[in-house]
Amino acid sequence: MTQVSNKKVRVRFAPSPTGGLHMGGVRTALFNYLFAKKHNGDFILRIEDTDQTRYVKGAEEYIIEALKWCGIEPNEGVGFGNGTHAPYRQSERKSSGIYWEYAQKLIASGHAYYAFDTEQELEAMRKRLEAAKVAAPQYNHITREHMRNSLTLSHTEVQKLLDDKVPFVIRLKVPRNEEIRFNDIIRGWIVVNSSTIDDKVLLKSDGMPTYHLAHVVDDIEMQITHVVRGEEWLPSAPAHVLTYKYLGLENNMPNLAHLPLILKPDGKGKLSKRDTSGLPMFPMNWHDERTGEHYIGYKESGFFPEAFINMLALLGWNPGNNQEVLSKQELIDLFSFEKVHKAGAKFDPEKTKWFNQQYLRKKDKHQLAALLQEILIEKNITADTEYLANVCELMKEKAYFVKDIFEMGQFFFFEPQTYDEKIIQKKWNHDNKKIIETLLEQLNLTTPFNHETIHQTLDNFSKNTGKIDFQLLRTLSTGVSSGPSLAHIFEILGKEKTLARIKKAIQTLTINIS
RNA sequence: GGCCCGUUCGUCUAGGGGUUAGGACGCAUCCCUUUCACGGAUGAAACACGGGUUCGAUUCCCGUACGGGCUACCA
Repeated sequence: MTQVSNKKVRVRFAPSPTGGLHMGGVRTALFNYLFAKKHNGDFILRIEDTDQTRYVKGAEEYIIEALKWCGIEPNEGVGFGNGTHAPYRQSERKSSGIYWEYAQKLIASGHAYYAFDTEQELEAMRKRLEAAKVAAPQYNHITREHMRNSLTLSHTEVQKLLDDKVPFVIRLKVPRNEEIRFNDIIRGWIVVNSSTIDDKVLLKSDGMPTYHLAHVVDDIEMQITHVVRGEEWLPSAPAHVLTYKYLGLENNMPNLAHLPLILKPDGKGKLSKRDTSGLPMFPMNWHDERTGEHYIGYKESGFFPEAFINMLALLGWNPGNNQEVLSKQELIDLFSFEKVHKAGAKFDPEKTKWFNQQYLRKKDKHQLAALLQEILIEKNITADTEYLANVCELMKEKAYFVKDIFEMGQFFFFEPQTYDEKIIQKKWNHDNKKIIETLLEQLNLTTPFNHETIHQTLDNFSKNTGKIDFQLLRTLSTGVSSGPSLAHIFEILGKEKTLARIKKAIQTLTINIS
């Protein structure tokens, strides 16, 4: 059962600004958001920028903009709201000395220690252990006995090293052979023997905390009630539990929920930037200034944020009924961790497109016309709003994206310059030409010129005068051999344009008759 | 390798000691549409394997296999 006590629910999404926020991160943020909203809680954005070497310019802004586009806005944190727990960037929180304080508390109680080992010494230790066929070389309850740290050095030696400003880290002193257990909301009880956990670095030699210390401190300070994060954190969770315990904060420890990962559609492993089978990895275009790489986003690919979010929500979660198209409010109302799957979910590009199609169909013709107008403006094409609305109405059933309406309905915006060659070659002959020319006269007499009367004319003509080759007629008037109902196309085009196009086609093509 | 997590149609999933194992995407066939990428109908398609427990296991337990994650002074 999900633990929701009398305390106000406060959750956080805590990405590190090491790159653009990808869809896996968005889903983590989404689940946090849904849970918070469901329980009238707070959703906080905290930036975990403790690794200065991996900081990527623009990443933080990107995260904020991406969350906004997705409609999963935090009500507190970097770029959002005016929460009372500022600052929300760990690099800024460091100056208050808070991480140092907590680390000192752990040292004072004997649960952490200074380690002065250099990179070379650590490397040598690992080599030694590997040579001795130790399966997993770790800085742990055994190896720390042979390293340079405040457990092996005398008080005076340690003090001297400290005074001499010799670089050091602070490590968690993980005990030998103790059972660590915690109840994950999604996975249930997890039991790990402490001997398998290494002495995690809590404070780095540059004075910055590692994730392990920083998130524990901040989650306590920010009164976080539920930590909802990816499964990749499960292995280090026991160390975090230990940290809370040694800090005497066992009873304030947030509930833990580890989400299943999003996997590659084919092949194996975590979803990566290059294996989304043609669909984007990022919510919006992302340009990595450091690597120069440019990634296209869902937004720019023509996805609706609602569809993107809907798809993401159903990757590893289900609403408990067979409903698949769910509004944000429905997602909120139905959300619960009990319905989150334990196994990883493979990303399905086809279904992702299907979701967009569902949302496209829900939009009325005027909403679609406005979106189509944006595309046309980019291409310097002007069109009447009502005309566009009619085009959208007719084309929407066939489209996955608004841009499909434009691409599949080119003939609504341009006069055909070429005609589907296969059709012409096969069907353009004197007999058909004569039929079409006669039909033209009938169409000219059709008044009013709407799809019903046009259909009537075509039908009567076919029955009484001559068999119309509709594919040919379509090709002559639109240039292409497929599309929506001809009568509807003619109605939207209008009598004048329709007739002019067919006449022009006849002129252009006559010489080609063999 | 070690530790942890997992395993229902190709994919996302429902279900759960006795079911014709349900839905969705995709796929196939048919109908409709005088075209079609819409719609409708139908179909093919799954409980990883081996042991228990049980009158009965896909469901519970244990193994095995397979998959995934982690194994940094990264998060």
